[in-house]
Amino acid sequence: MRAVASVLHLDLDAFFASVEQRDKPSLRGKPVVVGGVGGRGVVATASYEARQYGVRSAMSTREARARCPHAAFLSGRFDAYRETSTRVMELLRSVSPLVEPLSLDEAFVDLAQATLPDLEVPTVTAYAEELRGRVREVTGGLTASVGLGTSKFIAKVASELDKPDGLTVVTPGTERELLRPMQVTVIPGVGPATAERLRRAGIHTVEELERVTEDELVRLVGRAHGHSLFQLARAQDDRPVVAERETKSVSVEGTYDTDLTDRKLMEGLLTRQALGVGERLRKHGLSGRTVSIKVRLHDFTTLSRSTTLPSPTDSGPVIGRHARALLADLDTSGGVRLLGVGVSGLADWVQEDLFGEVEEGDDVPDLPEAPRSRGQWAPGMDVLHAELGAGWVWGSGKGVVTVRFETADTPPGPVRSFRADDPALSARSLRREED
DNA sequence: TCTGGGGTCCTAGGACCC
DNA sequence: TCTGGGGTCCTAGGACCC
Repeated sequence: MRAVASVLHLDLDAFFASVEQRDKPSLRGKPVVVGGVGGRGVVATASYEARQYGVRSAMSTREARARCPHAAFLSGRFDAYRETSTRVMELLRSVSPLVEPLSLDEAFVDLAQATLPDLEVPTVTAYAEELRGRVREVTGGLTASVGLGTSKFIAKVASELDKPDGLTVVTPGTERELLRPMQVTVIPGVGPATAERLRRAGIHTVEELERVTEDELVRLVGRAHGHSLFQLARAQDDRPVVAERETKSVSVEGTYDTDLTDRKLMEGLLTRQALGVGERLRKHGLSGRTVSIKVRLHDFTTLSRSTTLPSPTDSGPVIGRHARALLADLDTSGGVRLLGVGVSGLADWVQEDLFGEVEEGDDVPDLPEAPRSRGQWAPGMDVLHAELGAGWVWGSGKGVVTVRFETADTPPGPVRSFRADDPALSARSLRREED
């Protein structure tokens, strides 16, 4: 926690719905609901007009329709949202290099990295007010709520206090008295499950939470969570504003209007999702070793299965093959409402395509070193990677390629070496070997 | 006919290594 | 005859966030 209120949190008001109202004048002043419009959709954003009827984010679209039948229900135009968001983030980055986007419509800005004469309350207040005006300009009239405080936690709480189109600065030193009367759910990380546990322990407000020892909190909600709860209850928050965050996983999932029972259809859907995951991995120059599937059954129980490959992949067909194999082990006879595929354990080097690189007579291309993972690599081999159909190529020194087939279905085969110009070393012949 | 999609982080147990 | 301890990796599930 800082001595000055130099952390800014900005939140675009009812963002998706506001973009729709901006672009379609006929929607202005009217209830607008953006979200899933199918039978199992939920509300992503409701305009303030729709909120008057009790429509809320995460509510099922069915219920939203019941509460506000005359609202405009829209499935959303994410390209437009992304474009508007980019303009806002660029504006923020022109203010301070330290901008941490939390989503399309929210970001932290570290004003300690901005060029301000000082960080006293009157100065940052005037600056934030000016910034809100500039947001309105670059977005074509969208409003933002802004909070300023001595930490991320306080800035975020502050931005909630005067919504929409408001600005709140929490004066340094007044944080704890601000928090004390609030419900524990104001603390990030306290959702329904944690709130219920605390409630059963007689803890409803931050003030009550403050009186609980750290050991007791750890007993109630676990080590990491208990520790952070203890700190945040006292407004102790030293989390820095972080501009760049590495992607940890990439996934695609879908909920279907009617439960799926046909395995062939499920496999086809998983395959299509896997191709989407591969495409996005390649677009971002990523590849990953762990392929996961997610299956939500008719009764909403959610299963996940994963497998870790010896080497990273960004190939849709490979991801799809592993995804289908993972599905094969699950009983889906009762029907499936959601299927998903993801890849995690991401490496930030770009997967080379050995098929595309190695032609007859070509030298083995220099490939980047794979991330080492102890115990994964055959001893004595130079480490590399390159995915090959259903198996893997392990490369060694220049001019020689070492191949070992190892798939989800078969135990590791023998290690075999080929000269780089060996005609056997073509995509097709290697595929035959695999068979 | 309740309950999205894309993420992050944590926990807990077992395998395995030293 | 009794039975380490720490560290890392992997898997499955759950809570949470926007």
